Amino acid sequence: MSPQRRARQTVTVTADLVILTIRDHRLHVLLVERANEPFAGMPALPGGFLRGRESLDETAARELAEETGVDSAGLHLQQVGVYSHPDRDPRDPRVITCAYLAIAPDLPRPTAGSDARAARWVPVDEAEGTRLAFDHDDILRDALELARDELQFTTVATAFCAEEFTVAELRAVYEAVWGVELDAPNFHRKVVSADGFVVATGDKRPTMGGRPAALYRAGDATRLSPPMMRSRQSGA
Amino acid sequence: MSPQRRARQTVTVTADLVILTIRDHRLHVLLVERANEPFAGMPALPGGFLRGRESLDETAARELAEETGVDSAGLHLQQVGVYSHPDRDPRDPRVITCAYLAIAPDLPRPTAGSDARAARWVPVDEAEGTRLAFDHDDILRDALELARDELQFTTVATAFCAEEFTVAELRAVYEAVWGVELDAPNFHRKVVSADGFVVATGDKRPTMGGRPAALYRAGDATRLSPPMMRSRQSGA
DNA sequence: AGAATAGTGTCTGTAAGACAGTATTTG
DNA sequence: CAAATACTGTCTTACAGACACTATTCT
Repeated sequence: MSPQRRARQTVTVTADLVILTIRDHRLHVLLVERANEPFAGMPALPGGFLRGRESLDETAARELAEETGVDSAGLHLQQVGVYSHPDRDPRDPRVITCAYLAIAPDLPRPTAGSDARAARWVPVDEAEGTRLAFDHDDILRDALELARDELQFTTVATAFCAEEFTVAELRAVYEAVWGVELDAPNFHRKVVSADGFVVATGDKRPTMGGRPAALYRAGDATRLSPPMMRSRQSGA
Repeated sequence: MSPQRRARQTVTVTADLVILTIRDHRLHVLLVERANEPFAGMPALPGGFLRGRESLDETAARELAEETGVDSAGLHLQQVGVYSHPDRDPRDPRVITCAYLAIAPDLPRPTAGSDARAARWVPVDEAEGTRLAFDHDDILRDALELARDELQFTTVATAFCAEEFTVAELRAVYEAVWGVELDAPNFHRKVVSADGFVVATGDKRPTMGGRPAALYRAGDATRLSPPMMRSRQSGA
C-alpha cells in the first residue's frame, strides 16, 4: 500500500482548533460543516493546512482569527497534541494534525468566519454525543480534559472573560466548564487572594438589582498556586 | 524561497525523544552525537523519521526501544509538543518534529543503541548548558518543565524506578528531578496513604546497616490527588 | 421595605510540614 | 552497644468548605 516500508514519509499537516467559549452559562465549542470530501457534510473542528513558511502555531492563529473574526493576539491558544494514526484521514499523502485548544470570550458576532462553511457554536455536552469527522471526537475529548485540568492549575479561566470582568463572571466560567456549582463566598475569597490571578480596576459594574460588583482584569500569574478546588482533582 | 505562499506544505516528520533516567542520584538525559549533516558532530536528542504506516507514537516507541535496548512497552512515553518553526531544520522538504518525554529506570546497559551514533547519559544540568542541534535546547527545556510538573500531579515518578522499589528510592526520584530535599517521614506517609500510588508487595529489601525497607510496586492510579508537595507548586 | 446580588466573618475538619521518637537491621 | 536506615506519633499552622451575616444597589 504505502511506498516503501522503511522510507521517510512525506505528509501534509493541518492545525485543528477546539475553540471554546461560554454562551448563556454553558460551555460551547465551534464546529463547522465540512464542504469537501472526505467527510463532506459532516460536522468537524475548524482547521486548515500548514502553508508556506508558517509554523503550526501560526497556522492555528491564522485559522483562529479567520473563524472567530478576532485578532488571535488576545486569545488563548495552546497545543493539545498530535494525531497521526495512518488511517485518520483517507487522503494521500497522509495528513497528520496538530490539535490546538483556543479559549475565547463570548464574541460579538455569533459565528462569522470568512469561509463559506457553516460554522456554529454547539454546547459541548451535545457535541460530545455527535459523530465528528476524522478523529475529531478524540481531539475534542482530549481538549476538554486539558481545559478542565488547566482551570485547576492555571489562570486560563480569565481567557473566557472579557478584558474586564467580575468575580461572579469568573465563577460562572468554572461552573460552566466543570459542570458544578461553587460556593460564591469561598470562590470570591480565593480568587482575590490568589497572587496575580486578578487585579482590581477600581471600577464597579451595576448588577440587576443588587450591590454593584467590583471589576477585575487578568493578572500576571499563569500558574495558580494553590490550585483551585482541591476536591475536584481526581478526574478522568 | 518556498514553492507557493498559499500552497499546502508537504513536510517530513520526526519523533525526537527526551529520555530521562536517574543515575547516581542525578537526573540524566540521553544525548547522541549526530553522524550526518545537518549539525554533524553536535550533541542532539535521539529521534528518527516517521516511516511507512506508523503513527508518531509508534515511531517514538520504536526509537525508544532502539536507543535504550528495552522493549518500550514498560517505559513511560508521552508527547511534549510539536516544533515546526520553518528554520528549525535547513533541509528541504521541511522537517517538523514531535517531541516525546520518555522516563526510564536506571537501565542495565549504560547507553547501548543499535545505531552507530555515540549515545551517552548526560546530567541534565550539564545538558541544559550545552548547545544542542536544531531546537533541541527548547525541547529539552520544555520536556524538563513537563516532567517536573507531572511529578506533582501524576504518579509517573514510579516510571523512574524498577518494578519493585522502596519508598526511599521513590523519594530519591523526586529529590533528583526537583533538586530539593524532602522530609523522609512526611514523604513516606504521603506516598503510602495516596490512593493507588503504590502497592506493598509484602517483601522487604535489606539496606546498608539499617532496618530493611518494604518493597512496593506502582499502583493503578495515574493522577495524584492531592498533589505532592504543595510548596513546590509555583514553578516556571 | 423587600428582593437581589456582592462581599466578609467565623467555625470546623483535614492535611501539610516540622520534628521527636520508635523499630529493625549490621558491625 | 553504636550507627544507620525505616517508619510512626504528635503538634502547629494553614487552608478548604460550610454557612451565617453584612453591604449596597434596584423596584
